[in-house]
Amino acid sequence: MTKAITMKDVAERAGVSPMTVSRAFKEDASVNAETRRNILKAADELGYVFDSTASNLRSQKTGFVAVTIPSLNNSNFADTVTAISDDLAEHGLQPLLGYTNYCVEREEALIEQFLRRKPEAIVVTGGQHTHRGRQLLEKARIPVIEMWDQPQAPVAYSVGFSNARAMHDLTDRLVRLGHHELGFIGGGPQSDTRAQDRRNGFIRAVSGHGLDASRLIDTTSTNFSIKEAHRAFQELRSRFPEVKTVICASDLYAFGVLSACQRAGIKVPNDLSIAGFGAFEIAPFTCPTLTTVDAKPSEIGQKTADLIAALLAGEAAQEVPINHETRYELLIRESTSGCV
Amino acid sequence: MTKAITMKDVAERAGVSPMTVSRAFKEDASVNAETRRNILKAADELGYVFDSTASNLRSQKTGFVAVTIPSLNNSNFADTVTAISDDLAEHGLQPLLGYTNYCVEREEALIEQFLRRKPEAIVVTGGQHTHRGRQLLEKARIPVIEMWDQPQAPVAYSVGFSNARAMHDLTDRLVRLGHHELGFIGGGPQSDTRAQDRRNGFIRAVSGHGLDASRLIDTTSTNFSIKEAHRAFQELRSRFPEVKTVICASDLYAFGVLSACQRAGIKVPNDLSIAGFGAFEIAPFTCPTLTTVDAKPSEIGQKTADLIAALLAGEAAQEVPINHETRYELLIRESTSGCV
DNA sequence: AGGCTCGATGTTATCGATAACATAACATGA
DNA sequence: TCATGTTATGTTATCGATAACATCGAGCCT
Repeated sequence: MTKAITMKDVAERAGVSPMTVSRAFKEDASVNAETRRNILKAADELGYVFDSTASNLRSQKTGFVAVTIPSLNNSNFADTVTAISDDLAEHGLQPLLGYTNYCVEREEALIEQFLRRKPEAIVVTGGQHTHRGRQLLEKARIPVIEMWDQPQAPVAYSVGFSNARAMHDLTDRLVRLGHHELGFIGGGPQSDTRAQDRRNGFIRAVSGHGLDASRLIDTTSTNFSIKEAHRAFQELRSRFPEVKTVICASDLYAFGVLSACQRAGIKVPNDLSIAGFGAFEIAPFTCPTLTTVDAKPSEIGQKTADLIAALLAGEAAQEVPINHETRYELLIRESTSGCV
Repeated sequence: MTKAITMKDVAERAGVSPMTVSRAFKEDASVNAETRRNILKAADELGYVFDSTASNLRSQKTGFVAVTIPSLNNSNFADTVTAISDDLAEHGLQPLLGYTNYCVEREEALIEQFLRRKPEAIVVTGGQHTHRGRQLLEKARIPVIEMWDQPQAPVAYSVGFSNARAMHDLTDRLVRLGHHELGFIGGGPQSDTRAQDRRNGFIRAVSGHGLDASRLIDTTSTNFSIKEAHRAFQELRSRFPEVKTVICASDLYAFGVLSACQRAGIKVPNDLSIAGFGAFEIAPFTCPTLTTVDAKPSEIGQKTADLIAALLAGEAAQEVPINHETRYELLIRESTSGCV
C-alpha cells in the first residue's frame, strides 16, 4: 500500500502551507480566489481525497446526526428519514441511520454504538427506552430528540404527536358517524409502543361514549405485516362476530383486513367498515379507499432537522421550545360507512 | 464545556497505562480478565465514552461501509439495506446510508461525500454513474460493489441480476401462456435505469415472438408512484385500446393499474391481465393477487455483505469471484389469465 | 540450567487536519 | 502621518487512540 496523499502533499505542489490548503477546502474561509484555484487543481492532479477522520478528531466535529428508527421497511419512517436527511444536508450534516426492529434493547445497543462516533445530535423514535438507554441519552452532551411521540417524560426535546390522541380522535369521529360496534387490531403488549398508544386512544374514545371497548385483538409480531392482519381478522370474526367496524393500528393491517374481506365476500363498508393509521401510499387507491390518519411523517422529519439545525447554530436555548407538536389529519374515506 | 474524559483518565483511575485501557476495549486483545474488569468499571464510573474518531484516524479504519440506494421509500431497496445492515453488524461494520433519488449527479455527490469519510468499502446501486462518479469509484482504494444489476462494464465487483433478462423471462412466460397484445408501463428515458432495462427486456421478448413491441408508455417521474400509474394507464387505454395485458416496471404501477381497473369496472384478468415487478408485500394480497417477479432483495443484500466481509478479511483476491449473480423468481398469479 | 515461547503490560511516536495565534501587506480614514 | 482594519497566509501544538516495538515474568521443553 502506497502512502496516502495528504494536505501536506497538496500544499507542496501548490507552493503554500498545509493550513492554506485546509482553508481552501472550506467554503467560507478567506483564501485568495486564485490561490484556491491552484490548490484545488493540485489536489485534483494528485487525486487527493479530503480526510474527514482527521478533521473530525481535531475539530471535534463529525457532522453526524445519529438517527434510530424502528424499521427501514415502513414508509412512514422512511418518509421521515428522507425529510431529515434532505434537510440536514443543507446544513452539511450527515445522518447516521440505524433501526431497532421495534426492540428497546437493540435501541440501547445502537445508541451506545452511535455515541462512540461522536454525533452532534441524536434522534430516536418514541419515548420508550431501556433504563441504560435513557441514561446514555441523558449523559450524552448533545441535543437529544425523541420523535413520533409526545413522551410524558421527554429526555430533552420532542417532535411529534400523541398517537393515543390521534387514534382517539379518529375513533371518536367514527362513533359520531354512527359506528357503535367497534373492534381494534394491533397494539398488544408485545407490539410497537406507538401501536399500544393508539390502542389506548381507541379504548378511551370508545369507553368515553359508553360503548364496549373490549374487542381487542393483539398482534404478536412487532412489525406490521399483512399476514398478521389476516390472522388477527380471523380471530376477530370468531371472537367478536358482532363487530361492524374494525380499526387497525396501521394501514398495512387495514389493507390486510380489506383484502381478507374481498376474499370472503364481505362488502366494505356495507357489511364492515375498516380504518387504518398512517396514510400509506396505497390508502387512497384501494377499492374502497381507506379511512386513515395522516401523521405527516415528512413534517416530523423536517421539524426535527430544523430543530437540530437551530440547536447546533447555538440558538439561545431558552428560545427553542422543548416540545414540538406536529399535526395529523383524519382522512375519512370510503372504507367507513356514513361519510357524509 | 468541561474537558472530555479520555482513556488517559480511565487509565489513571484503574492504575494502568492508556494502552492497556485501549486493549481492554477490544474484544480480542490479550488483557488479564481482572484487569479488564477493573478498567471497564473505572470507565463506567467516569462515564467514559469510547471515541471512535481518534481510533479511526490512528488505526486508519472506520468500520464504515458506504451504501447508496436510489430511494429509501422503496421496499425492495429497504429490504436489501436491512439485510446488508444486519449482516455487516456481525462483522462490526456500520453502513453509511444515502439515497440518490434516482439521479446520477446526486449519486456522484454522495460518493464524493462518502469517500471523505474513509469507508472500508462502497456499495452503489446499479452500473450507471456520471463520468466523474465512476472515476471516483475506480480511484477509491477500497472494494467497490455495484448491486441490483449486472453491469456490462463493472467497476469492480457486482451482486445482482439482469433486470432485462428477468423481465424478458416474465414476458416470455406470459406470451407462452397466450398473451399476445401486450403493453408496457414504465422505463422511459427519464426514468430509473433498472426500469429502462426491464422495458428493454420486455421489448426483446415480445419482438422475439414476432409480436408488436411498440406499445410502451413512458413514465415521467423517476420514482415509482401509484398516481403516475393512473396517468400512464389512461394513456395506454387511449393510445392502445387493443392491449389485453399490461406489464409494469414496478408492482406499485401494477397496483395503480389494478385499482384503476377496479374503479372503471374492468375485470382483471378477464378483460385485462396485469403483471408487475418486485414482489412487494401487497402483491399476494391484492384482489386478484398480482403476477410479479421476486428479485429477492434480501439475498442481494446478504451476498453483498458477505462479499464485503470476505474482501476485508483479505481473502485472496483471486478466490473471490468478481460477479455474483442472484436469483429471481417468476410469480405467476391471478392477475394474469391462463395461469394453469 | 539454559533457552525459548507466550501472556500481560508499558513506552513512544504517529495518524492528518486544524484551532489558536502570529504575521505581513496593503487599504482607509481622521 | 499614523493608528486601525482587513485580507491572506504561515507556525505550532494538539485532538485521543493505538501501531509498533520493548519489557518482564512465568511456564515448559530438552
